[in-house]
Amino acid sequence: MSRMAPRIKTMAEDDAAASAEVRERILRTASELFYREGARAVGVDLVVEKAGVAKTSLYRYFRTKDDLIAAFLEREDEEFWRQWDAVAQRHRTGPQAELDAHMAWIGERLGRKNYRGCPQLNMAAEFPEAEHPARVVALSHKRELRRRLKGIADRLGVRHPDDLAAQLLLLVNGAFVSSQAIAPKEAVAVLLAASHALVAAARGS
Amino acid sequence: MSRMAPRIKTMAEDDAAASAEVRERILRTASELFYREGARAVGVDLVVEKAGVAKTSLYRYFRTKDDLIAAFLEREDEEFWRQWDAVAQRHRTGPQAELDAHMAWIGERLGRKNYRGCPQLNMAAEFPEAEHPARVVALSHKRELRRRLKGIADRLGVRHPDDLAAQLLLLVNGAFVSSQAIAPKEAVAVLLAASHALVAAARGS
DNA sequence: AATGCGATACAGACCGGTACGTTTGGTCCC
DNA sequence: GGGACCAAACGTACCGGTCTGTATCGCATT
Repeated sequence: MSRMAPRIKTMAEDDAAASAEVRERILRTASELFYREGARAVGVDLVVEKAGVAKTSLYRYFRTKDDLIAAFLEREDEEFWRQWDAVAQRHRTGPQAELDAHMAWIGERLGRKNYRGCPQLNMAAEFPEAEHPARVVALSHKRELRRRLKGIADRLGVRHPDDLAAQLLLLVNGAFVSSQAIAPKEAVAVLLAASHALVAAARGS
Repeated sequence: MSRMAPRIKTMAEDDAAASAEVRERILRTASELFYREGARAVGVDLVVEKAGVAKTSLYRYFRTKDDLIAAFLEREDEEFWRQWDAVAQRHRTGPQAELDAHMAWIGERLGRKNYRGCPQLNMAAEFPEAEHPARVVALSHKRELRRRLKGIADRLGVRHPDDLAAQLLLLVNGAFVSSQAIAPKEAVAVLLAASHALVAAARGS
């Protein structure tokens, strides 16, 4: 791997890199399995086997399986906002254009092959206990989503931005869990039409 | 139970009643546990114990645990439409009034103590495999929901009733999964405002 | 140059507990 | 006798997690 250029003083670097590589392999493998089959359906033995890693390694980097699940959601959270920010960056002509872009991007995801819903909502459904690490991450993720929607609503200058944000939150979460009941091609149009309707009403009232 | 009036010829009746009673106790106990803690988190041994029933009885009435889960969802489905119909019955002044009543009723549920989301969506999240009995029931439940929303949209006389139905479906499903991110008191108002906005836009376009 | 240390990784046995489902044996009532 | 029921043991599989033991590293001491 990074063994090709054995410079002097690479010890810490190499160790860190190799170490991170193993942790990374575990997290990636687990993430894919947890998302595809559900966290409860996937045992640590399977993760270890598919990752080509020793069980001891898994438990070196993650205290428990629950922690591994939480780490999965945390990464999903980061990735989600990374994409969100990228979309926002590409549509700076105003809050309405940005909102449309977010809706289109989210709607487009639903149609993807192997799409299985929002990981945060799925894990929250799998782990009802309020204190579960995964549920904590999921809840904070959704709070952040609402916060960002409120930001857009603010910039739209509607009368009750928080109400609009709540409505948009329902819409987006609804899209996440309804991918099976909505034709893939429909999704974007439905989301755009609905969000336009909500914004228009928030403006009008 | 029904032992109080031992008429002649009650044998078959009584047996059927007692039999149904045991089955009923199993299903009720399982339903409550599955809903509260998740189906995967609850073992058949626990169901049996809490129901005060022999394991053999459980497996007499339900071929497998998956079948029991499906039966739970089927009953939830029936109960949901029973309430839906009752609400519809009470608001016959027109499609708009009926839709409002449905939204208010659904929104009101979210705030209830121990509310843990829509059972159909929860089980669908727990069992990703498309052929799983629970998932089959859940999908057909959501199709029926969309069909009924379409019926209301038809009667509202909007231009594209199917589009409006899809939008309302997202809204309702979104409400189901967002109960944690929405204050209990907010829910009804948000649902009503959003559905009004969607209907208004569907009328206008 | 040789030795030993500590960290990292591997494989795999092992632990107690629990999963779903079956089987056996006994009680009660028609 | 037969059917429904209960209680409990059983079987096989897997669960999350720990532990043992071996191997490979670069680095520091000798």
